[in-house]
Amino acid sequence: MSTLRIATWNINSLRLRLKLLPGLIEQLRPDVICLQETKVPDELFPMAEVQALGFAHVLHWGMKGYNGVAILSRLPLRRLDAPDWCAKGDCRHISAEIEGGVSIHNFYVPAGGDVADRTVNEKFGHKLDFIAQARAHFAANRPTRSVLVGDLNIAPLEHDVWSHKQLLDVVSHTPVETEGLLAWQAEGWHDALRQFVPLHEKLYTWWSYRNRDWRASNRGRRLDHVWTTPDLTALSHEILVDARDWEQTSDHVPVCVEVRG
DNA sequence: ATGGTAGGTCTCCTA
Repeated sequence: MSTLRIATWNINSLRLRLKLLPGLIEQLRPDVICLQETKVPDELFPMAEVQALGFAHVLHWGMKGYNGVAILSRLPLRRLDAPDWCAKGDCRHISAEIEGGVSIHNFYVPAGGDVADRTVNEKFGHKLDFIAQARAHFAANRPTRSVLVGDLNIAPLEHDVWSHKQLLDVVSHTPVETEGLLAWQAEGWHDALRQFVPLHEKLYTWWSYRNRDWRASNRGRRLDHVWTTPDLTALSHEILVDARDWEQTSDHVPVCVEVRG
């Protein structure tokens, strides 16, 4: 029985924010870091720089301009097969088994565009199809000894957003999305962060760039998640809110959970 | 009610 500290961060360009990773590592002391929106093609991945931070074992799947996911680990990794969600070849999911037998799924779910209506916004349809396929996948492949993390781009619970009422028709908090996400979660997963933070307490991991003073307005949403299977025990959690004030930072903040594997 | 910012990149797309 050992413990594993797993961090997740939508870094919104790995190359631009490489210099912020030492701060994350110092504060969260992760064994594994899952990144989303790396925005770097595989052939340009900054492998030497990442390994110099103490993470010798790295898996990445990136493309030009958009998306991109990576897993950085102090422990050896074995890459696991992942479906081609919606047959788009998008770099939105990467999966690995960590030495010791815990599996990691790192997801970047489509944001879904601005209009919450799939008949006029195909990006919203893509998002709904993606979460439906993810649900079906885990229903058919029930996870064990696994942790699912990432930017799921949905804030499922009332206090995962600054105003439940005002966001009910805003993409990320519409009923069709939140119900879809909770149905996916119900296929074998527990919401690790909400095991630590009561349902009536506000909990955010993202604040828009479009606020002059994100902390004063505090119009946040919980878009980033850590789920665990019931055969693992989540021991603690940390939301690195201060990272939102780092120089030239992401609009998401890092989240870390320690599990007993 | 509106617009606000950021990153990557053949100038607008995505978030």
